[in-house]
Amino acid sequence: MYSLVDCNSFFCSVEKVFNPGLEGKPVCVLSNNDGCIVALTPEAKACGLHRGDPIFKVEGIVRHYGVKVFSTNMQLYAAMSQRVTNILRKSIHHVENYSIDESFLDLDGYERYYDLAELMKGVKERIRLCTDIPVSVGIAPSKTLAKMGSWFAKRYRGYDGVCMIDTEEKRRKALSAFALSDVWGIGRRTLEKLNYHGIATPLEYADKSESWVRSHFHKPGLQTWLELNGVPCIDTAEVRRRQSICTSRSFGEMTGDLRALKASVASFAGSCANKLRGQGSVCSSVTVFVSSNPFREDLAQYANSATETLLTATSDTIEITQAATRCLESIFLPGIDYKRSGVILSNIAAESPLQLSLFDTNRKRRERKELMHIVDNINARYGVKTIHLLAEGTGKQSWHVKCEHRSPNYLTDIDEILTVRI
DNA sequence: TCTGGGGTCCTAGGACCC
DNA sequence: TCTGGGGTCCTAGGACCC
Repeated sequence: MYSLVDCNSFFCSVEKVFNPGLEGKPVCVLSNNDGCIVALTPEAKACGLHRGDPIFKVEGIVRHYGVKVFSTNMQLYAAMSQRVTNILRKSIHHVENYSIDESFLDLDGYERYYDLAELMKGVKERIRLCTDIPVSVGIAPSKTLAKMGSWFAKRYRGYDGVCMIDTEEKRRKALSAFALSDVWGIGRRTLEKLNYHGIATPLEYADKSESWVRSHFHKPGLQTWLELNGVPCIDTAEVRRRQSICTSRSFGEMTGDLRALKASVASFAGSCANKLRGQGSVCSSVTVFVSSNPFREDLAQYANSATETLLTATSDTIEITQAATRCLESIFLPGIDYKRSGVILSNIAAESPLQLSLFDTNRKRRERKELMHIVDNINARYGVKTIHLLAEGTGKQSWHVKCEHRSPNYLTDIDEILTVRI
């Protein structure tokens, strides 16, 4: 059996941990640049807000109901996610972090010694006690069904936060009551196709014959069909190296200034290189993309990208930033109001063994690596970007994202730690 | 005035090989 | 004038996820 542990309205729940007065109030968290709503509590949903709403379009609702609005604070959410994961790892041997707020557990073997539902209720309580984050838990023979279980656990109080689908009768009942569009692996296009074939519930899909599914769908559709029938076939992924690493942002203000764009690209390249070194990899392709604001129909539109292949794969911030800058220069067009830029690293491989190019020496590589190591150590000790390239610019810049409602970094910055007055 | 960011997997089809 | 059969590798784009 598998279990899915899903944190309820995770970003909002984290904000509530440090603001207990928000309990029972409508709360939402915005995307980068304070653009759209990305997370909201049931109370906020009840006010008529939806995930994805641009905040400026729903300002009336926000004001009328006194909805508490937060800018996104990924540092804080990641630190809290780590705490939840630590508790899971202490409780269950095999834990797979699927996303910042969801983890799959492999419960194989535990059924011999535990009542699985009781076991997971204990885990849920421990998370609540240690982090104050509420979670919903699903237990089922496949991951797709486990996710479905956590959905039921979240919606119906009777489950006490844990829903186990462990009999044929429960499976059929769950499949008939669940929305097809909410099934893991069924997106907009697949939903249209299923509806076209007269399939309206997950149960109707699961009851189709394997040959019918094979003739109408490819591998992903077949996998979902098997999973719905309780046959696990989405394997538990080991922690893998990322195959691509991307950092991109919309700007707080549009800009047509090449220097400002260069600073943004240098900053994103630095952040990508950091992530790359963090997983012990090197990359040999650097892509830069820029675009104007597609929502502004009154302005000239432009979007382009360029890729440079490096002679020697690297994770060196200087080399990656230089390549990114050359890419930007090759696609920059004057007279455009740019709204967004980004850097993507790809062709990622392990850092050793490293294939040198004809013009490289081991010594040069070693020195560069040591330099990066020192920079990383200083930044780990004194804070992110204590040392960075001057190319990133200094001080507040026009392209920086907007975040007017960010809560403090309670868990990762000593200057912002929670103050309690007694 | 204001509209997010970061990933993975799969497949078809082109280019190329003998 | 007639012009096969069997492969691999790469890439763009679609679909999906959070």
